[in-house]
Amino acid sequence: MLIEIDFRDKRPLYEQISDRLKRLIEQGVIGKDELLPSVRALSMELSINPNTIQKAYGVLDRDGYSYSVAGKGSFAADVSALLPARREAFYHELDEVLKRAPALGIGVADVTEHVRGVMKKGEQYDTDH
Amino acid sequence: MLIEIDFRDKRPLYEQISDRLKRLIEQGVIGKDELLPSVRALSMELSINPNTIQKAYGVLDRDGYSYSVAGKGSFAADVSALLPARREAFYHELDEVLKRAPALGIGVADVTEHVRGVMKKGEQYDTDH
DNA sequence: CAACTGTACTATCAGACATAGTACAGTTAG
DNA sequence: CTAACTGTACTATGTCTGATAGTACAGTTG
Repeated sequence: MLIEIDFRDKRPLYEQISDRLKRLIEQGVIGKDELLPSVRALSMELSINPNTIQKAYGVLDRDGYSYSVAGKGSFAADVSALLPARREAFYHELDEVLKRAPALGIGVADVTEHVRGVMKKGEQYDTDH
Repeated sequence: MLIEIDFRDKRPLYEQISDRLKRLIEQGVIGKDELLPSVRALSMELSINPNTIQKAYGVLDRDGYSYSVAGKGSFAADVSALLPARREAFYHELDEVLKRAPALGIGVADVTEHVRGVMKKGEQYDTDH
């Protein structure tokens, strides 16, 4: 349900799974200290080898998105500490995309207009940063 | 000179080479119908196997960035026909990045301001699209 | 105790990437 | 015509990553 595998995606399964879980934790769908599905349960649900799930969970732990306790399970970590780094990564990715604009004849006005068109929701109180 | 390999990059060599050449052709550094370096010459210059260069050139041909003639060489194609598709791909990639903004507390104003800060050059005559 | 949890191995298979070597057909300058 | 270039097409090999399979062990919990 929460996790779905796209077999058309060329990325490795463990990366798809870890990325999907990262976003669920970032967005608060999985709250702080909430129990994640067990390695074996998720491997059953997705029909994927447990080792592959374990690898994905290892990435989550390593990147600070979860903490695991043998015998208990894996839990969502407090991601507020990761916010500055994630914002920096966001602007870096944004810059990489914007680099291509000039060669396409796309200007500042085009981009800003497009941005306003896409990001129009949930902006009642979030405009002050 | 025009092409450089970054061995820290995890992407395959042939992809680095084809991407680099695509941008050179996109930006007009290599003009329409201009002769690209030969497979063997480029393999010597970069100290890379000719088969790897051939694979990169195959990608260029397949994606419409070049056309090759046995005995003569590979030439830059007319990329103007690719412009609409490239613009569409640009906005698609942009949207993918922007999706993450709300979860980071980054609003429209933040993004547009950042965009203006980054894309300030060459905007004297390109603002009308 | 039984059934769960994460974790750590080894082994195997498949595919992608890169290299090496050879070969062939078309083009061009001499 | 010949020699030297061009792209192209193979086969073979080695390496690495991703994924699977199976087993095992330690900690937690009802």
